[in-house]
Amino acid sequence: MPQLNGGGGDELGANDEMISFKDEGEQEDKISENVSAERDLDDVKSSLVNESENNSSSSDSEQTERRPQPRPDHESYEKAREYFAEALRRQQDGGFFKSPHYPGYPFLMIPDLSSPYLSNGALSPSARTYLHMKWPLLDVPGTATLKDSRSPTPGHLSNKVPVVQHAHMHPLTPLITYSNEHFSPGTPPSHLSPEILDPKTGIPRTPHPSELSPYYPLSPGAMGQIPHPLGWLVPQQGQHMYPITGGFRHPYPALAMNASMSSLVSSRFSPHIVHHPHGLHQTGIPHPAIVSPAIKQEPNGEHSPAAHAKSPGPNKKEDDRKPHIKKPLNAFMLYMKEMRAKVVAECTLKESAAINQILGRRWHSLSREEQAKYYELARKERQLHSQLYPGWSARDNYGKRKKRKRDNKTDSTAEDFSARNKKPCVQYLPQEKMIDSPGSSHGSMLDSPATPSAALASPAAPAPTHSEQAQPLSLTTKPDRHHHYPVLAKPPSSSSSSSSSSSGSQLTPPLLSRPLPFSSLHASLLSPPSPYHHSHHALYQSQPLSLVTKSAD
DNA sequence: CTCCCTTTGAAGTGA
DNA sequence: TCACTTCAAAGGGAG
Repeated sequence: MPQLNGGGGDELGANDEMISFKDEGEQEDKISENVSAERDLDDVKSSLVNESENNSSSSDSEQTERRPQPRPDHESYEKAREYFAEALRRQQDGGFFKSPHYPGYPFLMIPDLSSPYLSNGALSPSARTYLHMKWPLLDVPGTATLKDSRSPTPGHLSNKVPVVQHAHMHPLTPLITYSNEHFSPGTPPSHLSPEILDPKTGIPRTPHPSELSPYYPLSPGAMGQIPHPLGWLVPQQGQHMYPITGGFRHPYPALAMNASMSSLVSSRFSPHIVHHPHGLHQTGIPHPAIVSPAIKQEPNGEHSPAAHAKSPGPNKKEDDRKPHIKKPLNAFMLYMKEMRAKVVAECTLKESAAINQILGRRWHSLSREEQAKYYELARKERQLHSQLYPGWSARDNYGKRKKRKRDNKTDSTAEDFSARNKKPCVQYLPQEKMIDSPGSSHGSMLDSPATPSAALASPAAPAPTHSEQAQPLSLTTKPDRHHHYPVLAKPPSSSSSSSSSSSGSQLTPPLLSRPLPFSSLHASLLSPPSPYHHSHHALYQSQPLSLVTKSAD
């Protein structure tokens, strides 16, 4: 088990500075509309990376970053914000599993950050400030009462809030191994950035509480009563509250939380909200992955009658009783979840099919370690899922969606889709294709790391093959599964295969800004913003590819 | 109102 | 073992 009390007191203290400072700069945040969200995220990432690289030497820059002087100028604020992001990341990425799918689930603990509570049990100023910042409507008590084991800790109020390590571990906790080794401190997932893009404006902003909600929407059974993404964490009888971290923000402000925030605050301790036939794990903890077919909930909140009618007729009654446990998201789904809003914000396209194409290409353009993070997340998602639902099988969900005719899919869908898509962003898609690799084979070459930690242990860019440099993209061709690595149960101890194939970076040109001019499509849309991105731009620029037109070859 | 589209990956099915 | 299918998210579009 990871230690629960890693020395993080200084960080919390720094957080205090940061939080109060950020609080002050929150106003500025609203007027800094010129700051591209993409660049913003990149800046945060870069700063984190730089700090990571200088981790051992504890450079001056690190010192200054660790002790930002709150000055009322924008530059300082930006600096402080970066530090804040880092501090947040360190909390959330501290070696424990922070499931984006199950944020706040009892497994999640903060290892390396001191408790948001003071020694007297009261909420620390930083935690309170942060809670206020994130949840303006929330009345955050500063008393020790919250630390009562049967009362929700402040952590459950937000999945990004510093969380207390709880003495009472969930019984399932030991079942999952958490290790820092999987994640390099210097490679913070971009989704851990404290900011979020407004999908409409593209302006970075502080995520609304609803956007901090789990990937899995709240149990629909609880949805009507619990207007809180973490409502399922409400302690059960005889159970202790579990700390929350979660690191993923919800990319979409879809969940209707605004109006119900206050009711949440007032009702979060109410016993009634814990009695839900659906969404309750066997431990008694309602889980967002459990979605009742009766109220199959959409992230945007629309559900009920329509979704109900969606249920297949024959077993309708039975399905009503049996909650629908969704599949855990795979790595790419996690990536999409995180990046979709970003892409949507940068592009006028709204159609998910087109967005997904972009995301798919960006996914392939991600470096190995970038992808490895998502593979690792996905692996833990599955692990957690299996722990939560031991008897569940993907087979259970078979047939709950109408079967598709995939026969025609490979033949015409792409062209049909391109024919339909005449929206502005599509114009750039062909260009994008020129800089990207053929997705179908690339994925396999990237070797969805069976052992993502291996890839992380030895960060390296996937070696592009000749084929992917030369072959036109087939949007519908599945990757060569022979090259896929099965997800292993046990993570590798050290770098192995990934490092051997990591020489791909030698084949790739240095990361350059996009040479091709695009007027309206953000460059980041075409390439991942990651500093680790080993783009093959130069290799692809000559490829006359079209994203929306399936290659006839 | 329902399904399709589109992406990747995991997992199930059937030969 | 292999190929194929289904589902996970998302939301506009089509029927």
